[in-house]
Amino acid sequence: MNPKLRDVADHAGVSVRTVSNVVNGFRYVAPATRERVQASIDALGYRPNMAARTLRRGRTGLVALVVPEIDSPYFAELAARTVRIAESRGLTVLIDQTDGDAEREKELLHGRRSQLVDGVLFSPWAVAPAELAARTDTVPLVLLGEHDGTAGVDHVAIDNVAAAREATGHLLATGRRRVAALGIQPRSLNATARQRLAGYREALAELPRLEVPVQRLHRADGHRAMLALLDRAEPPDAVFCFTDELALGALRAAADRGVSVPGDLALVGFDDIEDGRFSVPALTTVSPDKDRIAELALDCLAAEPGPPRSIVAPHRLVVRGTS
Amino acid sequence: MNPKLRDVADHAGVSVRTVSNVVNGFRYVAPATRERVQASIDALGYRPNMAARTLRRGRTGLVALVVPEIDSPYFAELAARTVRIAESRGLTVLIDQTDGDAEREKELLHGRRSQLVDGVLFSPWAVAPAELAARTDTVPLVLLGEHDGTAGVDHVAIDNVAAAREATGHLLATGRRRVAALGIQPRSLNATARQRLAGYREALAELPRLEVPVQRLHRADGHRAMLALLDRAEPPDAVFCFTDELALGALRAAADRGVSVPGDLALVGFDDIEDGRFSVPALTTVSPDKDRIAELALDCLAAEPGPPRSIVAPHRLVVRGTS
DNA sequence: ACTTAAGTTTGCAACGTGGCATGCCACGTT
DNA sequence: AACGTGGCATGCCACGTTGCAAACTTAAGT
Repeated sequence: MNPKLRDVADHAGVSVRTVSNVVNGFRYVAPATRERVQASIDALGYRPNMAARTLRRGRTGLVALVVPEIDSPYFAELAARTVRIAESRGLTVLIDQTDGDAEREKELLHGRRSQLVDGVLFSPWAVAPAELAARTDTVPLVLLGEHDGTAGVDHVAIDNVAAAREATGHLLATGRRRVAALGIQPRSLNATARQRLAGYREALAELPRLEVPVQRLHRADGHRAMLALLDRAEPPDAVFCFTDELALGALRAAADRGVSVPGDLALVGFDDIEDGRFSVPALTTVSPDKDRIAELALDCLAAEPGPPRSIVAPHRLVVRGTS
Repeated sequence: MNPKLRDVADHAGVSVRTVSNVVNGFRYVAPATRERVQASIDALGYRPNMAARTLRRGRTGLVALVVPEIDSPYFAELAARTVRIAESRGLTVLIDQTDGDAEREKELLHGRRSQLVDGVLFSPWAVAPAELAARTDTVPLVLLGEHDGTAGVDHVAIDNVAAAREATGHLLATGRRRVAALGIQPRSLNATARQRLAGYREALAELPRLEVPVQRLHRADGHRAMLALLDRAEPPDAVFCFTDELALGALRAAADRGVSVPGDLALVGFDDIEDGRFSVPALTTVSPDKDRIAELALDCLAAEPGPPRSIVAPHRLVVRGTS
């Protein structure tokens, strides 16, 4: 059995309460006492029991990060940053994967983790706004990424409409005229995809649109969709992809068909994942400030409850070799 | 305040103990009582308090996954699988990042999480074998990846020597003769890198070796090292990279220098990460069975304590476009 | 010398749950 | 009628910690 406060107290010849005071850095402990107690702690290898501490304090020090897939590079990079920043604030991150499944998202929204974590960072995919609004669980929640704004919930996101407009505008500025948008989510309530589509449309103005749906946002989807696009009678001369993964799949499709990038086809991605910096050619992309997103989201969790906040994180367009 | 057993008990007109029996599916509860209690649970939205339950039961249902970097694709993919499998077993995964820092690894080995988790899945990077052996913490530990075997600890890994031998052998079988190994860790105690080097040497037998050290195993390191290799008077005609990330960086370097892959240069990676399937050309690689690794590791945690187990997970060589 | 304040240590109680032992009841068996 | 059995419900207690308030000690101010 692990040593407990009682054991340390006996060993040091003080009360349990005093040991607790030492452990918690309470101000009024005589230096000599503190030293003696600390020696006993070290000697016995005492470690506070988290369960008892949590039960008593009412806080766990845990934060749940809910994402569709932790192995999707964007989420992996976001998770890495979240874990680091959380640690610097004394928090520990626990990962939940939804696989984009609405049921699972619902479960997590409605308190699957409620007694286990102090807060939830939620990256929604398929969940309906009504579910968000109907939430009864009281654990602080911050949405990552865009949502439709109808549910009164804190959220942190970049300006997806502006970013998509810039990305598309950049393609137009390089002289492209048949610019496709790749990444539409046909049956999904996914708000992020809708916002990026809106930005694309704004930038195109009167130019003809070409909006390509995909099932998911992986490389394989981008690959498949791009092959189909290149097989058309009049293929696009540029594609704005809603994620870097789609863009990398598309890039691969161009190579398969012998289409030169950026000569015959320009590509812009979204997310600025590490792979895009080393693809051939390197991927032009919208880079969301992931560190800032993680920071702002954790700030938001820590903040006093109040009216729902809507926080905009910075982003920038990074022009590389595919455009 | 969240409702507790007491509140449900009052609402249903039974004792606290009976509610507890219902929650835990105890056998001897009259169907009518069970139904009534369940109704109260639903009505009040009762959720068991994890802290209290943990304190009483002595188990948390949490498992720590300790990796150098969660945003390194191999670890992200491993984490995704671990989280899924853990969930199917009623466990929740909590992520710790060490950034390959020996101090941090040491901390985690010596009980930083001891009172918080039921077990630790540890992917060591820089920690000394002596630290493993000197561990006093009693939380079950399973090492992921190779170690030197001197510390009596459970571990799950593929046969890195054999895998490296196969990879190098494959390059030789395609007629390459100047085969470099990329990924040596100069000052590190990293056992995995040493095993892969051993396999490389075995395969080469009497052929001349070319062993290239790198600081870390990222794309940028592979890129830099490959550029240097290509600048040599007599560059290699094949490179066995210790990770796919290194290989992808090398691939990019080849493109930068106008070297044809696989014509002038063959590449083999290690890990079978998603990006490698969509690079141009697609990456030949050693594919460890990540699902199996995660399963075996969790099995190992759940198993009765006993003599240290050394479990070998399957792998296979996947030949694609770079060789 | 007397009061006040600041520093230091302590005991008690409670956080919400589940293990244990026990009690109660109805029913069937000896 | 006494007994045993199995189904069901309950009260008490402990898990290890910290908040609270009180007690005691020493130093400083009047």
